[in-house]
Amino acid sequence: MPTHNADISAVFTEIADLLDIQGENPFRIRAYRNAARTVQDLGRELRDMVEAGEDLKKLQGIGDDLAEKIVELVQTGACTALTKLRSRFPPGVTDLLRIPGLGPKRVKVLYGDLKIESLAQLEAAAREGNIRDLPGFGEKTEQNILQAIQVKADTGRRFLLAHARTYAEALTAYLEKLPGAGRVTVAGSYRRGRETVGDLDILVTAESAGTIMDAFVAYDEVAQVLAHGDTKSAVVLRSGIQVDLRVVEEKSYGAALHYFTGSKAHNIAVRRLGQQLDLKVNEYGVFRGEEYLAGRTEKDVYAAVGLPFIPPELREDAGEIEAAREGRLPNLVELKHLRGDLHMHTDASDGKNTLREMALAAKERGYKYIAITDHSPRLKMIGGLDGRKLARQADAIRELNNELEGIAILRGIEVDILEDGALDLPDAVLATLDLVIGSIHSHFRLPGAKQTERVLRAMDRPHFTMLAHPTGRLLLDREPYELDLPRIIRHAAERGCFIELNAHPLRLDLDDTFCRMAKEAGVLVSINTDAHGIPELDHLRYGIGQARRGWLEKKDVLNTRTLKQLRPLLAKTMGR
DNA sequence: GACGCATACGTCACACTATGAAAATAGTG
Repeated sequence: MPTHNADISAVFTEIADLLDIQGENPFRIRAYRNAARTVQDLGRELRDMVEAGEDLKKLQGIGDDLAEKIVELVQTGACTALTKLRSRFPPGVTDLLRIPGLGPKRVKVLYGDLKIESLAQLEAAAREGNIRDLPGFGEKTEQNILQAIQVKADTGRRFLLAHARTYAEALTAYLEKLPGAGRVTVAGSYRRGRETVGDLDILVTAESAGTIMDAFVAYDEVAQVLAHGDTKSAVVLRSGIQVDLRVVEEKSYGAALHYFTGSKAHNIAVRRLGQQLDLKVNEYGVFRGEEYLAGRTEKDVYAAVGLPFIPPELREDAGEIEAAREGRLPNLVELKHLRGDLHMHTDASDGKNTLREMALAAKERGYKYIAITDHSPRLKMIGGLDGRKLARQADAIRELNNELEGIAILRGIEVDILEDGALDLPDAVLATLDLVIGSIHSHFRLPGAKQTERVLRAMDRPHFTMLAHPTGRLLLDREPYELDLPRIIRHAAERGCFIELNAHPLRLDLDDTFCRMAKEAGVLVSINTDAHGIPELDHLRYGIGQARRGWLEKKDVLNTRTLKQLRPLLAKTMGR
């Protein structure tokens, strides 16, 4: 079993949790949590770095000790330090930390005084009323624990951004209608455009918070009220999503929006900048001593600490503060920059709409061009297109192009990359097209080296325009397949082909890290919907959000090009 | 435990609030 970064990150997190319960030095605990984050966001497999003999200590937050632990994990799959630490605790103890309201201190008491080692034992003890008399607990806490165990299956999970949007829009519409409510804004990871969100953070401006708060907790989708205070409240909706609400005055709107949008790491970095200037940055404004300096808009808040406005999608403390300070923030790509969509299906394979319907719908959305890219024969169940059917489709496209004004239809294919890296149609057939999209739809579980070779070989075929949904992941559902994506990106740069950012909200494949990597390697990214029906054409907005998180600018995105600019770029990948 | 530098040792990621216990703990971006 190869050790992935996610495994290493999980080990560091578990060590941190156990040290926390043990009451260790908080800075030592933080060092493990920092390292867990670094590893998680790395973008390349640590085991490859170890294999290549690279120096792990150059990574942020990894020193002698943690480098050694990583090497051990890669080579043996185990970590003796964790094993040793685990032996001092019963196995289920870290599960207790996942219960809202239970932190390290209380878990330590539960474990120390009542020998509670699992959620099952916790529930039993709570039912018998044994918890209320422990120091730091009470009757109310005991009830909350019971309730939390009941709803645990539903809460704490993450939601697709598109899924969360339906809840967010309904709730904001409700809040906007309340008397006294001013602006209503969804902040948090939702505003930053994360692929998935854990909760909704909503900000409302109002002179008086009380009525807003009362109406919020009375919203008819509320299943549970977690907190109901003067400036902040929190509920869980029936869908299981948690919603936090804060009410502030207009003069604090910008500061609160900044605070509530996060990320946490970004906020800390900004507040630190403030400290250096002898300023205090909080959700009410920017202050020097007691004196209010700024806070009405986010722009004002940034200006007070000497920065230009930073778009929400960049706020991850991933270099944006430095870039802002040095005046080299990217000018992020926007939806209006996109001129077309280069990946979609029709009813010739598994799409729901006809060629004509897709073309008209695209024209309606203002696109100047689309590519029709149905599946290749390998996908038999859905009737993939062979050479004969492709030729027939080409005729239909030619006719439609003659008929329709203002939109150009390009002839393409989404061709399967076979297990050995061959493409699922002969070169002679592919040569007749305007573009060739290659993708993997089988043999997901090949070992990483083989999977990578498979893709590299496909890219080297004479007709290959772009790699679609490069990692095959389905958010919250299917892990990416094993693939050395940095290597594939480098290869794409050499080969002169492109990489897709699949805009489907369930895929959003590439992720932000790899978008940045592609940009740095000079590989153009194509933001495509992969639509199988007209409504899915609107998914481009999610693709744009992801591209922005990946620091992409207009120039980094293939389908911001005009048709005239695009044609030669495509032709080159087709060996013309 | 990492980091930076006086290579030994002090510093390290902010600022705020709700809850429910009786001062602290947990949780938020």
